[in-house]
Amino acid sequence: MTATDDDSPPATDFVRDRIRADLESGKVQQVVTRFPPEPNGYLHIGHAKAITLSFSVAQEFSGKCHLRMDDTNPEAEDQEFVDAIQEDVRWLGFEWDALYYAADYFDQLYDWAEQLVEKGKAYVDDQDAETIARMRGTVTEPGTNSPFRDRTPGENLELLRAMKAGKFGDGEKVLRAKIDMSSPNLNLRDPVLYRIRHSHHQRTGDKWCIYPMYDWAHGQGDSIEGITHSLCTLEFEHHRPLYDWCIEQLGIHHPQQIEFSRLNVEYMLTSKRRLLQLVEGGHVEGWDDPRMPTIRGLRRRGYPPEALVKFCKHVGVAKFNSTHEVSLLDYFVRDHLNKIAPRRMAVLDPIELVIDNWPAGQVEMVEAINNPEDESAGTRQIPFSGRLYIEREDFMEEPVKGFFRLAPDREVRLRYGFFVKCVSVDKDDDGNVTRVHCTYDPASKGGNSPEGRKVKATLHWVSADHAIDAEVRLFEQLFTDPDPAKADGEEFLALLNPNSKRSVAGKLEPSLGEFAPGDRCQFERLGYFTVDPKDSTADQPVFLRTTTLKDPWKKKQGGGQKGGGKGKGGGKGGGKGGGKARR
RNA sequence: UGCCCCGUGGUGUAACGGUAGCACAACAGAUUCUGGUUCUGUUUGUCAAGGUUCGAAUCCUUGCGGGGUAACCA
Repeated sequence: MTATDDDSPPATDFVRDRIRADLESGKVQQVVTRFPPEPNGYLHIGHAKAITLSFSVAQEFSGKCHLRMDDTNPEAEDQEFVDAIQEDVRWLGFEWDALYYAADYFDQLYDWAEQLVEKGKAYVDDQDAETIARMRGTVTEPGTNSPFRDRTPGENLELLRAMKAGKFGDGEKVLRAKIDMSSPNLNLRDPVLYRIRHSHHQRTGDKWCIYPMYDWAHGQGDSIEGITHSLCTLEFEHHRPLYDWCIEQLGIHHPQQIEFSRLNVEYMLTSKRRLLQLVEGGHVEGWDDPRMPTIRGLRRRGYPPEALVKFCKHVGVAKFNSTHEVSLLDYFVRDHLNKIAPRRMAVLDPIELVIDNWPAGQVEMVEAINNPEDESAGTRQIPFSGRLYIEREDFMEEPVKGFFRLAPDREVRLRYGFFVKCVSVDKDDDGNVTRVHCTYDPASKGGNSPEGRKVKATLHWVSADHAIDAEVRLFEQLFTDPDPAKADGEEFLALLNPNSKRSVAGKLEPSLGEFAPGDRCQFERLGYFTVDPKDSTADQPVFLRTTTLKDPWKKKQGGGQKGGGKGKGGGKGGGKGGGKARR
């Protein structure tokens, strides 16, 4: 159950088709799904897709969805992550019908293991890990049987109990399923079911010194919970025969495992290991760095959960291994923010604009619309004076073709303020423009055009004496290559974008001082921003750019949207031809 | 190299033997006090070759291409 708005297209895919068929045939009465993360790391955008799928499928078919911590490996897992996972799932807007832990099934799982041994379908192996791996054979050569494979059920039972009782050291023995050492599916070559680990489990304490492997725990966990459709990613496809085998041996409720392709997004990494390397290597500032594809990173960056969920629904479910363009994610983020984000004005690269004919010392309040997409957002008052800041790139002493902002002798509108006309410029010794002088037309107050006079551009601005100062952080993609995952080992670090983060001293309109951490808004013409919940202080707000606005002008100029980190890198034109994302 | 899965415009995703559609992107235009939004229009596709069929993206065969897989991880 959840409360995410749902105006996405009626989803049809092979997973839902299958579920619908199972419902119609009567094989299943009520759909039960689950999201089973291992609490050994933070969730990322790839998990968001899996979460959205399992939870929304349950919603659509009036079923249930469980959250289950897959905590069968005490050495990797931590309470910190079980808390973080719940927080992230809830932030996305989903609420589980039940929270379970694989560790709570350890007793049952063990009983079933004894059952398997008694049936002669499992045995205790004394070989070490290396030997077992070697004896497993290769993809082209069959494995060979362990010399311990033919122990009697009685002997195995005794050994298993001794394992459980702590009579052996770590790695001395394992329990293995007795299936087929020559199976073309390596997972069926007598997979390990239990290993000895004398370590403390965050949930069961020191009760156990043997822990079940994924293959012995997952399917049975699904079965215990009455899961009907167990949705997982493609790499578990080869495990399905084993999943089915375990359940059939036990004769218990048989959930249907269905695999789908995981989410890939250009420029993003979704490998826990590599994300960890970024954090530990200090390449980012932590798991919640706004450039990270983690849920926490995206949240801090200001991405609305609604946009993420819509994106996840829109990308669809298939078995084809695909990579999505970031522009699709951006689209949903902008689409949502456009409707809800209040508009404000801020100048990020200020140049002074002086109005020569402005009455000395006068300040006029002008009225600005808070959100043209939402009338109920109302209006606000902004101080206007004779000394302002405008964006440096909004002035060109020698305008190029197509540039229709401010230039000598040219008139533009200052949004909600007045029409101003550039009459002269001040320059420093190097010839750089340091100040723009204008005259204004008092009849244009509010930005309304006197007697229908047209101007080609409207600029944002702030009053120099009233502006508040704030640090504003602008981001580009973390990597310079759309497919950083293709690099081997640590090579992906060489693909890190040195310009992925930039900090500027912004001049903001006064009302922005009232924004609280986590608040979002649009800086007109610049993009969507949020107040950093982490680095902002009461008197020193830090604004983070969530994403830019579409900017056809900038694109025409440079071939890419600088600050937003859209572009394909060079933007030279050759950028597109060569590589297909699909390889 | 065995086995498994998958190939539909630039990127994704529908079409379930009967007109290849949708979204994003791109391009062009209209509107606009954000070069935003909105609106209109345009370009681009069934991996290849055979076969079955009145008819194939869909079924079959082969080839080619991509992904996964040989942890006491999940």
